Amino acid sequence: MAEKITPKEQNYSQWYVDIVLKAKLADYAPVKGCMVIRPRGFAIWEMMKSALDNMFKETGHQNAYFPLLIPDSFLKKEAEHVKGFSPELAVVTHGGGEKLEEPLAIRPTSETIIWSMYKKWIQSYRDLPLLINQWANIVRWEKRTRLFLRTTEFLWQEGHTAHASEAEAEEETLRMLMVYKKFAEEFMALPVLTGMKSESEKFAGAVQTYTIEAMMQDKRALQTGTSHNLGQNFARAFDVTYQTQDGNLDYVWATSWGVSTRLIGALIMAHSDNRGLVLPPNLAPTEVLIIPIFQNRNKAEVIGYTRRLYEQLRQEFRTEIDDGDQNSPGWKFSEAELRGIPVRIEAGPRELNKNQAVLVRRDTGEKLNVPADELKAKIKELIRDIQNTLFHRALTFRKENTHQASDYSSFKEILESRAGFIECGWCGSPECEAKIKEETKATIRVLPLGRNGGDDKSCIYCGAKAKELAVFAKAY
RNA sequence: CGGGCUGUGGCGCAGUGGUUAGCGCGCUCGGUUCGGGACCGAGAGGCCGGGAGUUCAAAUCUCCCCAGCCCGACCA
Repeated sequence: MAEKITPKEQNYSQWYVDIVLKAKLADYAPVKGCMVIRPRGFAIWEMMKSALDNMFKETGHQNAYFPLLIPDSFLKKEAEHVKGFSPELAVVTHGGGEKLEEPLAIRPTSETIIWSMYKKWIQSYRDLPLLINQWANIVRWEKRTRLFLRTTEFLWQEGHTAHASEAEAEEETLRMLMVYKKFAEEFMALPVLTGMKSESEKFAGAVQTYTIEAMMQDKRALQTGTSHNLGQNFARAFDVTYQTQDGNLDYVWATSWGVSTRLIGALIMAHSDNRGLVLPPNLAPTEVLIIPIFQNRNKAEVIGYTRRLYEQLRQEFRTEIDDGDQNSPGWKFSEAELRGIPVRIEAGPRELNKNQAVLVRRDTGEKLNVPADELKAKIKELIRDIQNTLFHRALTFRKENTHQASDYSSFKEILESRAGFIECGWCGSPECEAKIKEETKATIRVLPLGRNGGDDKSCIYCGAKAKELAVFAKAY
């Protein structure tokens, strides 16, 4: 009724915006390009944050916090870095009513301020590795913004590590890439491709950027996380050297890696439907919602019954009960679906009499009658199954929409008629990559891990022997 | 930065020169309801994005400005 969501078949962007606004995940802020993350959206972020934070700590990282304001000159110290970020900087020029001697940039990423500190903290190989993560907000003055996917200010996590060798840095870069992949697949139920970015797509200041790349329901690609091997670029820019075990002096090797509130956008676009949000149970702030169905004459008994279920279930699941009499059951069902709650329990006089409950799963809409004493076990099973189903549904979708192309005309034909991911050979030249982008809007999303060498393919554009196997797609 | 669209109660909209600006949803109060977004009754809430102009008269016409969204180029 009042909360109609535009069907995604009709207008995918509008569908996405409708879900974000109507499920009350976020709202537009007074400042252009900024959004308010509302409690329901923030709860998802907190779920993500705690899962990731555990994984970071398990891999030996510690949290710290660095300042929001960075001296403008710091950002200019690494040549590629400044080129990449200066167009989107927000800069503070006044403080306390006076013009500042040196403008202060609001961090677009923290490599520079962190490496200025690492210079003080690292002298010896004994100080390494230094493994630090921070949870922070970032400002990037983007021309075009979109709720969660690209906002002027966003929340993220950025890991910044320092190592004694190139090999160790590379190992760390890949370790964190795999942490991201595991998180995407096991928590978000989102299958991702892992691999390298091409030269033109990599992070400003990195030697190598690795990415996890996912397919959304409109078949476009979304970069969901990146892990960078920074080589010695920042150590040189900030003059961070250490004494090696054999007494020599060397620059420190670095990595950085991050994921942001964009993940929430990915989550929405990967699983949701025309009824609203669909959340994987592992990230659902509420896993189970109980909706009592009562009439005036049996209200007390039904509510009593469902409250007993609630007390039982809340010990094991993130459970909520909606027993207000302001809204009809139908309204509550729709609301539960809009919010993406994985398992809904309906219980009225019928269930009360039979000591049962109706379980409804959000992903398929399937309804099950379950005896009260089997409820916990059944929900546990359902939750596992929903998590699984969402993952496999997304995986199947990606597979069905991943195509092979061996010549440029079929490449273009696939993009126009079917869209999705295209696997093909690439000679490695930025010129071919740029031409393809110009002519088709498709970019290299990823050079998949373990597939380097391009097998025995030839470049999709110029026909020369392929150096790489590349996955092309239109991206967000 | 280019193109398009839109600014009118909290939200979505109608109103293309003429008393007192409407409708739906939401909100408040009372009552009846409640197995897929219930219903009845009574209310509250708006200097129509801002400025200037045209006119006897402007939400409505003209000009300027501002803001937002969508689509492109750039980006997590």
